[in-house]
Amino acid sequence: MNFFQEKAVTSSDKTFFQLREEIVEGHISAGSKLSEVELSTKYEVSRAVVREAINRLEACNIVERKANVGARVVTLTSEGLLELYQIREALEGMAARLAAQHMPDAEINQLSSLLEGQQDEVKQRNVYYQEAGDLDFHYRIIVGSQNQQLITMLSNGIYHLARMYRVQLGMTGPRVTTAYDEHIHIVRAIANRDGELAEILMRRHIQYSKNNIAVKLSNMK
Amino acid sequence: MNFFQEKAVTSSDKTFFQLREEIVEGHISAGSKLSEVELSTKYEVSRAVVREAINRLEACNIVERKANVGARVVTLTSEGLLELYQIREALEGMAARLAAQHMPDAEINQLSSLLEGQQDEVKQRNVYYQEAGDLDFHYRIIVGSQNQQLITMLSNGIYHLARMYRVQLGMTGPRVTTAYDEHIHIVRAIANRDGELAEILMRRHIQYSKNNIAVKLSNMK
DNA sequence: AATAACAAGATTGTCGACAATTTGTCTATT
DNA sequence: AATAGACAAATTGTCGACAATCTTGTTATT
Repeated sequence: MNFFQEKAVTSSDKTFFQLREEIVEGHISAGSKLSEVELSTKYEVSRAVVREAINRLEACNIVERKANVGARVVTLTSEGLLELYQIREALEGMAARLAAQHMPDAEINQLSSLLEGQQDEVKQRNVYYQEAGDLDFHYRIIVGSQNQQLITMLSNGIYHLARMYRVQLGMTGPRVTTAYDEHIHIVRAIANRDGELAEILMRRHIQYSKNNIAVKLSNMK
Repeated sequence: MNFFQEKAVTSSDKTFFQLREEIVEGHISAGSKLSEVELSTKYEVSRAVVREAINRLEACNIVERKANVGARVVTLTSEGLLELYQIREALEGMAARLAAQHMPDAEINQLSSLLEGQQDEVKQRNVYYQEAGDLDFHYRIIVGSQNQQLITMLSNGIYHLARMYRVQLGMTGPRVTTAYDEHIHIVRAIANRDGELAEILMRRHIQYSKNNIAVKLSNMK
């Protein structure tokens, strides 16, 4: 589940993780107000640690804060989704390019065998895009870029917001085997050390995902 | 100077801005430790506001913090510079593409005339890449993308770190008229609503900048 | 009736003090 | 002499209280 292992050393960390999960999973609804005192009693910590947690969520673009007024969970809009996926396209495209340049052969082989292992499930039971598998794939490529700032940006910030959209729009939908094939092609480009192609394919792949979600979103209105 | 007008409403804001400026401009040296008590006496505020300011700086990748140990200003390395410019290339390239799609004609015209106004200085006195002009150019395109998350990311986070590198490596160097010509071509692509080309040109432009700085950096060692 | 000024309540911002953790030094043991 | 352990100093983490600001509802004035 937690690919990028985050260990909560301080109390603020724990509160931050809990709060983030509740928001992303939809237990705290989008657009709702975050009262510092309310949360501090709920989690049994002081207001100071709640404030710090909220500040960190703000840095992730998961909550918005106004001075002297308070913090609200962001609202999910089709514009926001579009914006987010434009950023993902740019950054993960670059990650794929860099992975083609820097990813060690060993890691590429692991990634290949990971996909091969998924092949059976996909072809027989049509259960790809099972969050976990998709996530694992993307995360390994991001790490493969060996760009620490890029890794941090994507895993700390963008990833959770993207998941929030998927979870709250009920993305268990179709997009089954096609995504799998796209993954295959991307890995092949990386294995061939073709950064140019890897970037192009990754960007296409993310565009398709976006379109898939955007359809769902427009259906809900 | 401040394109994206940031007004400090709260005391934390002010401390954050001051601290960020001192770090970026090199008055607080890279790699140095940030003591909360020391800073709180220096700026005459409580530790709480200093903590909040430091947290924000951490979100900008300008300081690094370890739990129960403290915060340090990041150290400037050639790897860090490389990573930063890879990110800029991806994000600003996307910004240029989006600007070609969404930027209003009026803004494009303003941008064109801005460059025309700079032409004299450039051709006659060789003083382009005068920080301000370059900055204004990039910022207008970022805003032209009309992607709010992208705008926030670049202006709040990445921009200041990039400036920190430039300032502390003494980037007043050459790269005079070439950058100007690159700007011209990018605007032309945007005016033609050619997002594909605008992105390519912007990415090249940023690659050149990176190379220019990387040379300086390797000379200093 | 509409608007403006005001007051009460609630929420966020700031502060100083205490608790927990780390770091460095000194001592004791092998 | 080197290592381990314990102690002391300093720094960060957490807390509750107070101050400043915003919001809401009421009253007064036109």
